[in-house]
Amino acid sequence: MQPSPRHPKKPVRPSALQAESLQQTRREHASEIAEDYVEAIADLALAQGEARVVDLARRLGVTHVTVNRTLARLQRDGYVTARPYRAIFLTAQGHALADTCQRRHATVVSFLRSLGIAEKAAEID
Amino acid sequence: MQPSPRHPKKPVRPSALQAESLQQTRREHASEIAEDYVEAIADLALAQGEARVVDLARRLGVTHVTVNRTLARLQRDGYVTARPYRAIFLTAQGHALADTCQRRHATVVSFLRSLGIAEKAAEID
DNA sequence: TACAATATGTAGCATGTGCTACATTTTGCC
DNA sequence: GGCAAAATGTAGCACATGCTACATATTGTA
Repeated sequence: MQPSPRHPKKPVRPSALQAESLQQTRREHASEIAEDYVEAIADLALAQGEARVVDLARRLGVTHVTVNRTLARLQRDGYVTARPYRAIFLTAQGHALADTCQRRHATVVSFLRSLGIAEKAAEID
Repeated sequence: MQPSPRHPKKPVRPSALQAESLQQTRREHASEIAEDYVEAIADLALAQGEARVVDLARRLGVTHVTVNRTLARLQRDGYVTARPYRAIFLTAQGHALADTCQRRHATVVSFLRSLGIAEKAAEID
């Protein structure tokens, strides 16, 4: 026997529930960055009529290369339309995702603000 | 000129603040999985004296292969000690991280519960 | 002891995200 | 028109996370 004896008869089953929620968390994280992009594109389109790669890079804090590749994925998945050297636009699907994000965002922000948390912190959260 | 004229004179600078918080969010995500592992190891050690690969895999909802490789990283980064075919233990650094996580966990959970949110939902959050 | 079940390890692949360096296109201005 | 700067694109690397398939070690029990 090694330093700590094992207890094979005690099934470690209660972890199953936790595993599920962790898996879900991971799934959500996977689409989180995509949501950031879509939301940023929507904001930029509203603010200046169109979204460009540099704007997104600045706003998201990554290089234009990363923006480029992620945009390729978003385009592949049907969230945006993009042509080389041209602005980026959301598809209907992209707009839908952006709306969902903004609504959730607004909900969280107003919830936190209602608790008296400083607006700046709320925005960040 | 293309469909939407550009506004090069309007600097899109206000995005800088947002970029920072997004970058921070990404940094936190990077260590989040490591924290999940450390926390799970601490829990398992408490519950059954030691943490094994299968336990972690079940609990985290991944295969034992993924556990294995992540453990290698945690070991590389000084959070755990592990020998082939033996149990996994936290280093002092690992314990410190686990404590931090659990404290934060507890804080969030009690905060949410104080707002009347169902305990189950709180636990998941 | 020997064997079967379980646990652990390794090889190799896919995807997502980030980067630097360099090439190409577009744009603003003379 | 032409040129320099800015924007965009591409190539190639690193790393983290996940997987399946297969190899090896350990353990409980006959």
